[in-house]
Amino acid sequence: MARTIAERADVLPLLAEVFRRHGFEGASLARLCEGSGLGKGSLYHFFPGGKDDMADAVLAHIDAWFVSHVFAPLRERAVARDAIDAMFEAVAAYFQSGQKVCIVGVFALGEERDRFGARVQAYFAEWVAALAAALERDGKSAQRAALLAEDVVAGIQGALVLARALARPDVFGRALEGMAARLR
Amino acid sequence: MARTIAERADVLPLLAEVFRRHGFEGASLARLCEGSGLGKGSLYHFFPGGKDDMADAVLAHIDAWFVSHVFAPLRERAVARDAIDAMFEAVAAYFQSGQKVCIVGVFALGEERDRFGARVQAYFAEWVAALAAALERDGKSAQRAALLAEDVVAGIQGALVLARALARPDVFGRALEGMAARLR
DNA sequence: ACTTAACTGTACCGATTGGTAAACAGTAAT
DNA sequence: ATTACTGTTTACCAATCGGTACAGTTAAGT
Repeated sequence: MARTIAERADVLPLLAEVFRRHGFEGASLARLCEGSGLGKGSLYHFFPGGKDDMADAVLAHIDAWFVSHVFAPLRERAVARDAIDAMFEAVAAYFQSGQKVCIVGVFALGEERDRFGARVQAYFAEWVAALAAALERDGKSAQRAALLAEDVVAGIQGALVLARALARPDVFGRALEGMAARLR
Repeated sequence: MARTIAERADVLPLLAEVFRRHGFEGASLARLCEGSGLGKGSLYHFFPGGKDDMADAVLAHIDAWFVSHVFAPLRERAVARDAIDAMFEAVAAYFQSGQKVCIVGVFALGEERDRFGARVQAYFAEWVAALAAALERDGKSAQRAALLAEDVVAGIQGALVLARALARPDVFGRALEGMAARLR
């Protein structure tokens, strides 16, 4: 029998794509197998906990990406202004200018929030907190920074929903520009 | 056997609740039966097209509510300012101050967009257009009104996502206030 | 009282669901 | 050459999926 030398980390982006497109309930094992190119056996070899395990690993993987590419820079970069601009760029790239939807957002809306609620909550709470910290370093008052941060994180999620609903990805880019302007 | 004198219209809100909580894929017939209190037979009597038929009817029902309570007032009410304020109030009431999520938004994110894409798109396009019209009547330029309308409709959806993700419904109310202020 | 049509419960269908078990193949260290 | 470990395939499981068929029940019209 063939050996494809697959690693857990290699499979995660493929699984993520299936969860993003179909949500948790809609992501059947059949689709997950098809999307990852792996059989059920292999999938359960990597993720003994089944679907829940896969979804959890995908969420953790996404969270890790955002931590290193968005949250940490927001907190640590010397010039807060640059970190914020970089955030918008990273977000635009990650969501492919509004063509791809946020898995964490999808999970937040569904009832799977019960199973993954902690992960979902941590992701968004961390994002808001990191952005608020950057805004404070940029001169805003603590209160105003917190409000603006909530406003922008929500705005990004909403822009993804609207862009996808209208099938007009450009809506997303325009919304990002508006929000960036609001922070100046 | 009992006759519960159920009417199609009576069942729609109950079905809507199931779709809202579980999404389209997660809303199994068993759950729809349980949520509506009807057996499969009755459900298929009212909705011969099955799940698709139910979801379509639910979306149409929601759209009709928004047309009469939100979109039409935005377009027709004499004082545009009042219509906009009324919109925020109606939205806050409809989504129970952020405790309930937008079914149309949920459908927009899932792959069921293929089946219900037209309905979803019409709903959001109508909302944006109606709000933009009100903003124009309120003195904004056509271009600025269109931008602001997109911004607010997206903002509402995003606020629902964030409020639910953080399990902090108050985030929704605060976001609504912020948007209302931005329109003044 | 009798018919008619609207409604409802139950049993059933094939297909698919998430998940398990075991046989098997390749690699690497002993 | 043996062993042990990591992947992979395949077959299989009970439960549930969406959907159908139909006999039974009931309210309304006459």
